Amino acid sequence: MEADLRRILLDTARRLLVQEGYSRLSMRKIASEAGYSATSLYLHFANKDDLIHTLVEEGMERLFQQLSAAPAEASGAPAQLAALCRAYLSFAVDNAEYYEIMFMQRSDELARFPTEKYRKARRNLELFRDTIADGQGSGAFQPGVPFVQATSIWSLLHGTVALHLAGRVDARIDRDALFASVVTLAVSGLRATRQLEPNAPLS
Amino acid sequence: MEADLRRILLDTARRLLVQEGYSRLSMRKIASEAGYSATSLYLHFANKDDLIHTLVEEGMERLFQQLSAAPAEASGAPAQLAALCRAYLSFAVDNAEYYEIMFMQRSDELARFPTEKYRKARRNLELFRDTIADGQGSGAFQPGVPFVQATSIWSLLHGTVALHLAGRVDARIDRDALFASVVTLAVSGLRATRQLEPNAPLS
Amino acid sequence: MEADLRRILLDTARRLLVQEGYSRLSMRKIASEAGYSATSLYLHFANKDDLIHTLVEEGMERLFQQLSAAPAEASGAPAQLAALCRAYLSFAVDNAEYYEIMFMQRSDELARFPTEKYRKARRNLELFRDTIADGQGSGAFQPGVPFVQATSIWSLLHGTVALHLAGRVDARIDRDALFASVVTLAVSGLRATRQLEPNAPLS
Amino acid sequence: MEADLRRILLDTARRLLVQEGYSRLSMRKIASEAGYSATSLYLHFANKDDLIHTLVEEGMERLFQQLSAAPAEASGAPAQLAALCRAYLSFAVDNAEYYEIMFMQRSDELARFPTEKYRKARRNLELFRDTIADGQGSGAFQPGVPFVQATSIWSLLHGTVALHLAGRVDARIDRDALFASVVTLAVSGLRATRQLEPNAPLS
DNA sequence: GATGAATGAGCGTTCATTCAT
DNA sequence: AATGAATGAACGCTCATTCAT
Repeated sequence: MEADLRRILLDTARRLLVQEGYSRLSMRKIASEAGYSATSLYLHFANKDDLIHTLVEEGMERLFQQLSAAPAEASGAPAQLAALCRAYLSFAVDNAEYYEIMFMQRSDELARFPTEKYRKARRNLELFRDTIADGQGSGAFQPGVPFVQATSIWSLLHGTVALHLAGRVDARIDRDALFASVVTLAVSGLRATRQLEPNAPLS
Repeated sequence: MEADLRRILLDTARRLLVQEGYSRLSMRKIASEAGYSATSLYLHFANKDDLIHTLVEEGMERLFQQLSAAPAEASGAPAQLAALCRAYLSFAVDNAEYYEIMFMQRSDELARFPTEKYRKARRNLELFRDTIADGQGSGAFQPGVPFVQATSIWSLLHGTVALHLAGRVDARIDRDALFASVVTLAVSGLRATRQLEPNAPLS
Repeated sequence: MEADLRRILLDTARRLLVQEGYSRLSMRKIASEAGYSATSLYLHFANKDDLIHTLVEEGMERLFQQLSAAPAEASGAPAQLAALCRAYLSFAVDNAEYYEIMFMQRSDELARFPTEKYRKARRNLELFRDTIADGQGSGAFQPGVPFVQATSIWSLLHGTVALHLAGRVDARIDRDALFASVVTLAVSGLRATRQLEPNAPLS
Repeated sequence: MEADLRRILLDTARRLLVQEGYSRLSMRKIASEAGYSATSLYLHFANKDDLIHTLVEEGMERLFQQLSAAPAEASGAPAQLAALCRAYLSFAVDNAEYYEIMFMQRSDELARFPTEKYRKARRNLELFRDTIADGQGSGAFQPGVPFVQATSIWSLLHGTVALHLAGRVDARIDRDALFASVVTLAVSGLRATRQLEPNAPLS
């Protein structure tokens, strides 16, 4: 039980995050849910922030793993971008609890995240940025500022996840259909295109 | 006087929402900030959820006003869609307090939102859907299921706003530049296109 | 019961201060001892510091009343100083609970006392200073810096009280005998004197 | 090693006492500051009171050393009394941490101090008493009950130290000037004197 | 219509101490 | 000799809400 309690507490916290949301997550609940006294938490975490930061860090690491692995299967920037998007959405759905504390809290609600850990968080966005820059280099994507475009894509993905996790998407919409539509939107939105003017000749 | 206090309390709540965020909004703070006793709140609202719901409803109404007015100035579905997107982003920035409670809380944090109010919320999404359907009819937009695509666009807009309001967008990115990029992404993502094969002649 | 609860709570706090000492004084204890919930305290005091400060201020005021009244009965600086000393000791014995929080806590344990209230605290020391200055003017007291000498006298009185309240004075010593000895020490210590050299002629 | 840890813990406790004050001294802090587990403390001390008592005893011993050495340098009871007073004040300033627990806690905060240790504490007061008795024998001091007078002097010294350590002496007063004034007060307060009637000739 | 009085539940956190190893 | 694991009790404080007036 000993050293594993740290792990148990983190997992309990994750479960509670999914079940009740961040705002109802309390140290006491984590402890009692895990079958321990509230005091025991403080043997493994300096305070609530410490526990939360640990979860955030773990989540960032996992997300990075999933995102890093994604583009390998695809060739060409558009396909790689699509793979990245799908990986992001999958991660969020499979790790809703991590996602909730990683991205769904106001930055001023959480205690300042230590700078070195913050760098890990940024790496994820950089994967998108680099893929977009690649695509621009090869002419597959429209010109633009890759970092800004990456942030736009992130916004799209985050919005999709956020509405989904908050239970705000119309029940008649199939989740996977929405996700597919979103990925398409992302890729076509960036693609180098030639507009089809309905009444104009093509060339 | 009665109706006035109700109004005062709602406005005070909005102000506090902007200043302190939802998690720090409390009934007693609203009351004391408004210069009334905590008890007085309960003369005008059954409970906290009731007050919040009222604000949500107001917000939905306002958003609907802004969105409805937007496409009028533009002609053609793509321009109208762009106008809708800009209106949505403007609303969110100008009414951060409404936005926060309208869309940024887990649906299970608040008591069930009354069904008839919920319908109002849906109208907003329908404005997007109808514009997209229009564009598909005129051939300006790719084929697809308009309601799903509208939800994708909403996700994009919501994600943009959510990351912005949560203070998670990289400080080096200018807000308006990001918003412009996002609107572009939305419109180009839906446009009927012909791909530019890098190595193929254009015509 | 209503408005008086504030008074009740202050009195309960004073009783607990005498019984258990400052270090064991808690908001919860005060409340439950008074027969109220802990929450009720906060209807009357912003926080613990506020309650403590209120007691300190009351004590300073009372002490000032007693000290101000004292010299009236006596004529001549030495007799007036003696009267001041006796009044100080009486106050401390009769108001041990006030004394404990007024003077027996490290200044950094208590929250910073508001400046305007602090002035009240200083007035008490000034009564001693002025009497000493008087005595020097009339030649009854040795020359010296009155404010420093007043602080010395205060030290003497405070030390007497502190050892007494802490229960550290030898049980065989009668309290009033000690007090008398202390007052004598204070007055003779300041008196303009001529030393009696045992083996030397007087003039 | 064993005896060493005991020593280390005592010294760590003293350091923390100086840094943070008695009320913030905790067993776990002592242990972790010393680099040991909290449990280890209980191998060397039965409980917190035991540790504190040990420090008190050490302090009493040290004070006795300093006081015993003091009068040797001086001749005549008044000079010896002055030397004792100066030694007391020096000890308190140089060993604030000892002083705080030796004399500045309510006797009922700590568990009953073992009787045999208590005797040591009394020896210190007896040094004052004996010097005063000497002075009375030689005619240098006023008649009086030496033990009571010694307690008065102790009160004066303790009060001076207590106000100083608690940070309650006016910042404009120089510490050494106050100490000098206090020593003067002690000695002149006991000296056999002849009053100087303001309007009477000196001889 | 408005209030003062009051509360139970809960929060994050610290404490001295015990027990098995 | 030393430790890691664990805890019950307590702390100051905030919250939404109720009730009698």
